Amino acid sequence: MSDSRVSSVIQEWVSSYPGQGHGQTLNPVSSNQAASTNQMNQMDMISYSHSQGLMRGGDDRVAEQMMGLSYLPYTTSCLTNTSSPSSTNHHQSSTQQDFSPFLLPTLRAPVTKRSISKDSAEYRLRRERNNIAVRKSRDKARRRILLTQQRALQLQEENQKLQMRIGQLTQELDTLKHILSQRHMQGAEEGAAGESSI
Amino acid sequence: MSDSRVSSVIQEWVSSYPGQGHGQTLNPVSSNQAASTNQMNQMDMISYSHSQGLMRGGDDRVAEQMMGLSYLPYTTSCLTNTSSPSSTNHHQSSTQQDFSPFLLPTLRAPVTKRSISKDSAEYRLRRERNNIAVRKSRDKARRRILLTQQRALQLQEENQKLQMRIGQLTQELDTLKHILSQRHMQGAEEGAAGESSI
DNA sequence: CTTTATTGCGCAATGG
DNA sequence: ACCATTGCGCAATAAA
Repeated sequence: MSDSRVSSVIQEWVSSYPGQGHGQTLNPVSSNQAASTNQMNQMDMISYSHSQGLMRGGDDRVAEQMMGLSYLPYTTSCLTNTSSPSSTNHHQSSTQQDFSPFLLPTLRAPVTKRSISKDSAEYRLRRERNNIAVRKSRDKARRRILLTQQRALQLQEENQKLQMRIGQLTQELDTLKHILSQRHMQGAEEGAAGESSI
Repeated sequence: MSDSRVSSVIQEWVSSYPGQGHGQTLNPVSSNQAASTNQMNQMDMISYSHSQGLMRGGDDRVAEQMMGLSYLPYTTSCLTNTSSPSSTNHHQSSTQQDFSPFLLPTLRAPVTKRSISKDSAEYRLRRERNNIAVRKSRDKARRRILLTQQRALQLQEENQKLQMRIGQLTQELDTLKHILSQRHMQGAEEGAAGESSI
């Protein structure tokens, strides 16, 4: 019973890793932007020192993103927050410069990417779809992780069984070898005896 | 080389699961909370059906960061958004009565949990600390997942090797058994011959 | 009680 | 255009 289940689990596990998927992209370097919709107006903008030595972007508040590298400008987002006045543009401090004019068009920042109001039905529709996709993706990830753990445990058990089997076989082999050596010596003695007696 | 690495990896992997930590809590069933309160008026409240057939908890729960989702009730915790008109004091609505005098201190409900303004330095401090904790926790989770995957792969390899070893031992055993049976028959013949010749 | 650790969620950027 | 992934911050809650 356990064997059959093991197989199925491994089966699932294997299917969970089609092509290893992505490359993880350690540093997306996204932009950020003031997400502030509706209310939520002003707010802090507090310094956010990021206590630890982590020099993360830590822009707190809404926009987040920017992943580990907050120091990247970009200011993407072309969302026109019709109602929200508090569009705080996170840090973007003095060190920030506008290199867009020096970048090739293909590398240029979003520029006029077509503003989308957060109030628009389209925006909400997109957001909702993405939220659904996110839930789906995370469920998938959770299942995959679970399968991997189960797989590891099952492989561990299987390993123990195999080790035991190897132990048995080795012992049996030693026994037979011993017997054979005995027979060999015995046969030699008998052979010698036989020859001498002839 | 691989063996030593396997050991170390498994070592790490094991340490990644101290006490299994949490219980995973598949269905937190958070306070969901009274959708009844507050406005929550118009707006979508889109089905969220979770297209897939996944009957997730879908608590939608807390109004997210109030962000663009105003359609969510709850209106977050008891944070006093000084300027934000939507600072609805989540549950604790009219039906709320003060049972505190009747409850044991240890069992008391949230009650006046002490309002904290989002503008307050304390709020930002707490948020920042939590954000750091979250990053830390997620890094940890990522590492654990990675270790589990590596462990699974290594166990798989080890399994193959063990299977091969078993195959070798089995074959060797068969060979010896065969030889022994030959010797046995030979010995029987010799024995019979010897006895008859005496 | 406070503080940290986990977890689910939505957002936004990005990969495919 | 679409969905899939992923890092992030928020808030609730579990665990110290």
